[in-house]
Amino acid sequence: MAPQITQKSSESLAFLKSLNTAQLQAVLHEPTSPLQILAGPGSGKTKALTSRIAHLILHHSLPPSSICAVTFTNKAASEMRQRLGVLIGKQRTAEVRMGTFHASCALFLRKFSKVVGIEPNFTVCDAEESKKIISNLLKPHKNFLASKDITLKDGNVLSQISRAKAKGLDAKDFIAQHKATNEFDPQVDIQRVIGTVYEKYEKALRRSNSLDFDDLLLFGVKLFSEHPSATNWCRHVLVDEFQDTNVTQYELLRAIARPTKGCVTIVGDPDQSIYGWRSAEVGNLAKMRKDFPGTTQIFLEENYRSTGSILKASLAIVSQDKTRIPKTLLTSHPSGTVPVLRSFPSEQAEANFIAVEIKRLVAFMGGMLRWGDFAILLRFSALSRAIESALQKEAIPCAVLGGHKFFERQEIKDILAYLQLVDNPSFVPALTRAINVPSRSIGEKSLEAITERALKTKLSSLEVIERITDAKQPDVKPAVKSKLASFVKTVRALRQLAAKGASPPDLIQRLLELIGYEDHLKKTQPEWETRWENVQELITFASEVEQGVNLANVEPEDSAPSSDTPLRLFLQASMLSSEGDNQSEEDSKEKVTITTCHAAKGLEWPVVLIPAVEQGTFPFYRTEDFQEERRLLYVACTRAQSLLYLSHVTKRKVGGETKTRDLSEFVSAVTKEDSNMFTARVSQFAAIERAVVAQVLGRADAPEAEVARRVAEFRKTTRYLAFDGDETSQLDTLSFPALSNGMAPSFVASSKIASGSGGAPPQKTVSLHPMLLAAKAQSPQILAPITQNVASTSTSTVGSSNPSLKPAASDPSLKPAATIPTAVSTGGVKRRLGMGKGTMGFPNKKFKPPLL
DNA sequence: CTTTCCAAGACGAAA
DNA sequence: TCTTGGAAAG
Repeated sequence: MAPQITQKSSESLAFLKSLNTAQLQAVLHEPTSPLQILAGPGSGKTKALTSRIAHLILHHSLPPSSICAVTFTNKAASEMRQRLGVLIGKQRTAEVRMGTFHASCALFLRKFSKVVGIEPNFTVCDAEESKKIISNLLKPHKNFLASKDITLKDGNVLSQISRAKAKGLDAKDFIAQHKATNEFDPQVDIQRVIGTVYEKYEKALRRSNSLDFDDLLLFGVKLFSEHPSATNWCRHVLVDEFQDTNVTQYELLRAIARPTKGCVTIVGDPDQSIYGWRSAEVGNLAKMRKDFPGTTQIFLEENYRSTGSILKASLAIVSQDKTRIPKTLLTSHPSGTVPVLRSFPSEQAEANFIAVEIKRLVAFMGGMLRWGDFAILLRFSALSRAIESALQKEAIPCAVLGGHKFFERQEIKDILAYLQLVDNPSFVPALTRAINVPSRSIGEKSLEAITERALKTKLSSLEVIERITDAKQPDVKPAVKSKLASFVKTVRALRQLAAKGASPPDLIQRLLELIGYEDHLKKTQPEWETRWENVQELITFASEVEQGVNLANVEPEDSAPSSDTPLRLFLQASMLSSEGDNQSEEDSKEKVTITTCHAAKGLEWPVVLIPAVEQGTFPFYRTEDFQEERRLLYVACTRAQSLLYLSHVTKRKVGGETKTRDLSEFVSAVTKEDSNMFTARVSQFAAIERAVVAQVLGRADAPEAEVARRVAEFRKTTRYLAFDGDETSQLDTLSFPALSNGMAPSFVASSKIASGSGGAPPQKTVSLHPMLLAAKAQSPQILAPITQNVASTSTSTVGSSNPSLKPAASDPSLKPAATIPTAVSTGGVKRRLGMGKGTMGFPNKKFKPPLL
């Protein structure tokens, strides 16, 4: 493969010009010396990574196929692929070995399966199937555990086994590690049971010719370390989100990187490590520096994503962690609108606020923002209920990511089970599922009898079934032969088709006919229409995989013939992809995103709203790592580009009973120190503020007339009091036309204001002219830093060490409205900008903010 | 032996 | 809201 790389490098390296100093340094860093890029949120790490790859190829003449880039999600991989394509072209990009840890391992394991003692047609066993296996293995221990008064859930056992695997401990290691020290400790019994189950679980997987997610990595390590020639192609390894790697993944990196002799580049940010619960080891950063002598660290500290005030608040949250290594982030943007923090009496009130506020923002931004610009980030998906219905009530389209994932839906798994069985007859979980779809009246007992026979005859369960229906073997106790005729017929028909090379979409179509799946859904599922649509969606997915540039490119040196059939590729893609990966782009632009904070990592939105920022939820009450919860909130906050909203409720229904809730200590600790970090007051978005939003997003500001039109429309159509009876919400106050008409001060009657700490006195009466309120609560923080930026450098520091923002913050006249006595001087505001008259206390329209 | 139906209980984050 | 488990019906 002669790389035709020697071209006008001056032209192809033009992309270097768009990098900042630190990024450039990272890109140009000597390829042979190990590199850690420590990149804060929004600091252009993907840009640095892709540029480095491009530079390795264009300048250092590395063949694209000698570069291995690993990410955690398919989404991250495809984004990287897309951006690299811009730099070096689609052709060469396709040759770069890019993918998730799991997919990359699977790729090689298919080729070298025999080396590690598995068959090339192994099936990836997902968590749900693993859980079922474990649940079965746990049954014999039920009585014993019950006698000791211990309840052991299958999920718990699975996660403990998974943790062991993530650390590279096999069943023997696990048992040895939990050798009894105290015979009377119930923990000993538990660990002993888990140890046995672990052993049996492994055996079950091997018998099923199957690897679970952890196995993909473990067998990958095994392959690469025992068969180093499998990595001969490798000249450089790059790892994204390194702070979330576990021990096994780190070993994998080391194994793959062996032939490169230290040509390793990783990108990470300890502040964004949020996967400790699935065994991520931040310590891998230090470990790498030890294992790869001479590792250089480069820090990307300039944030291009968020406004100054969002960054400032986010940093204030994360830096409460005293064990954290202090770091700063610089913003290239103006301070912008102060993040909003609000309190509500109920989930419904909170959800309503979010819905109406989204509508209001769309109106006040004159159409500059669309539904797709909003994200609601949740601590866990169950919180979406109230929010979804509130959005629905306001006719706001939304897409809930996470929650029940596409490939975990039963209708999808039904179909996949048949296909898995066709590809891998030994895969028991698929058999168990498919055998009763549609119902063939095969129960637990019958299956048990079949399994028993299979074990005795050393055949797979499926073979036993086939032999019974062929009358080559006697029937089992609960007669099964007649019941399974149609099942065997179906599997055989598909097997034949697949052998002839039928495409996955065709196979699915045929399967649906053979088992009459549509009718089956109609009969058994109340929501059969949606489910049937999902099946169609699966066919679409299958055809996409089929055409999809087969990224699994040829293996030039290692002549192992690829055993990948189209069916196998499709099945693997199904098991290793997640929901977000295949949802269409246009679709998501028109919908508000609702997702978990975890799933939001690596993404950004113009407006981010985070509800339920409460004790018990955030930090989650059962968390094992308190600081990780804090970092999670930091990650969530730093997804926001222009506007950030945090909210919490004082009462939440948990399992039937209503419990009182306090504001999250992560936030109350911040507001206690600096009450201006957040405001309870939603912004009116005068021209200058809108301009900042436009600037940060790199969009054209909306025409004033359009804004006016939409705002008027919004006021006409939205009933503010949908909120909450007595609480004349501040939103109402600010949005009412009365405000701009200069209504009497008494208009602002009483408002509950969620500033300060969570347990603050809930109500204060404010009697202040709304105009002053609006101006005071907003402009200083918005405007002061802008003038500051102009005066000083083009970049303002937002770290806690930064004194430049302090004066504004400590200005007594700038305290939140609720705590201010009646008489207030507006001098501070006027001095800075000169207020236009009659424009709500904001500068007149002609004023152009000094943008950077 | 299997299926169906109904009440009670739960509810963390993911490849 | 969805899952789970037990009891009765098929």
